[in-house]
Amino acid sequence: MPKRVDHAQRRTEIAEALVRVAGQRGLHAVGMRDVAAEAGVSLRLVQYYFETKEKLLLFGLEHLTGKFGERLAARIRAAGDAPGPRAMVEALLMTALPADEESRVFHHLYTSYAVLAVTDRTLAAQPFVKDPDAAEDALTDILRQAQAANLLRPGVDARLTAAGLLAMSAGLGTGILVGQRSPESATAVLDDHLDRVFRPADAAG
Amino acid sequence: MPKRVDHAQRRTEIAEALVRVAGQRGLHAVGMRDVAAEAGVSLRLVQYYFETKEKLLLFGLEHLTGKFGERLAARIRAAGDAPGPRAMVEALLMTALPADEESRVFHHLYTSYAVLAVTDRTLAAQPFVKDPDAAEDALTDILRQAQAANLLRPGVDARLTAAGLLAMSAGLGTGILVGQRSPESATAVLDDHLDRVFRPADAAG
DNA sequence: CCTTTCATGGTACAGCCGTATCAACATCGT
DNA sequence: ACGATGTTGATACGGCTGTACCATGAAAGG
Repeated sequence: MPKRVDHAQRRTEIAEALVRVAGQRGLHAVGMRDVAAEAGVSLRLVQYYFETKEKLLLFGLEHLTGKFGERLAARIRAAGDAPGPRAMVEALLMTALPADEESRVFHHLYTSYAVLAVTDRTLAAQPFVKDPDAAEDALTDILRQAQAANLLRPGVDARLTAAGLLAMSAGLGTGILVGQRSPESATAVLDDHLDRVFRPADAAG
Repeated sequence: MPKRVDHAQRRTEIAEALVRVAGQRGLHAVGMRDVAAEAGVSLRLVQYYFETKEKLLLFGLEHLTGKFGERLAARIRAAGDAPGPRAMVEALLMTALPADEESRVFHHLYTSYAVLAVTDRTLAAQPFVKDPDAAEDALTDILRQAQAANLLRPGVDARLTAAGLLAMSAGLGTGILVGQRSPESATAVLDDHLDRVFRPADAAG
């Protein structure tokens, strides 16, 4: 057998080039040639590893969500040391906000993909439903635990609240993305909302 | 002077053709020829009324937001007869959800434009900031009035709550758009949230 | 060594895009 | 009626797109 190359890594490199150039010029403006140039390879090579553009875009989305999932998990793990569940919820929601550049690119491209998924059934089959549902389940669990520890205000529905928090976080993220609001103000909005979900600190226990 | 035609109306007709075809195939897939065919006119005519595609897209966005604003105002006016401010808030937020086809198209295209605005500075100067800010102001006013009438729970910050509600509504709208959740579940989430903003009905007054 | 197979590069091709050009038609002031 | 002018139509052009084709280099097995 001839020169063996790690296909998975090559594909990852190309996918990251796609994410980079798409983050700068927008997903709609990205062509195969742009990706090849950004990755420092020939157009033919991009075709070799991803036979078609559609497959490249699909893999790019997987790569994007994968990296975001890792990032999220790391943040939650880091917040696991913190005392209360509120810190964990805050860590989860803040990570979802496009505060730094990497997160901005994620939001930008994920929204781009979501828009395409409205009219493209191949994309519609992608994790636009599964991943958020998983996040909602996880957040619901955290809230239920907090509820069991009597940390929440009375009458709070864990699942509805989880869904609302994630939706709010997504909406705030879009607001940040288009320059409507700052990450700080988005954080303030989320915190204010959490104040009405969690009991006041001095009234806990 | 020759055959007099209402330019504004012609432009509106063409813009509606744009919205129609973009709603079906996605904004990225819309070309001048598609718009012309959908409007039942020649390509040259589209060029005549909108010299360039960029201007057509810009006018299409204005038309879209304009019609949505009218729709929103009509709903609020209709809810003005209802007793409390909560009904008004609900009407406002429910209208913002993509429940029917027209609203779905609005959300789909507005999000498409927002994504483009991230990388296009001409679009970035469009009402992606002004209109939502106006909505936030209006909702803040309503909440303040409700607060003055002692209809809200204690400790509610009107502005932060308004921003949160709009962000949540936007996020839920995206969820509906991509098929993640139904309009009914989105309504349930919003209602649950409003339950924690407004006082319980039997405790009011 | 030499062949087979993987890996890479250069280039050509059809198709679509937005835009520009050229031509015809209809209408209103004179 | 006539010509100026607003309005419409058909077509051509350059550029870019994704994809396909052909050729070459490089490494492992016989």
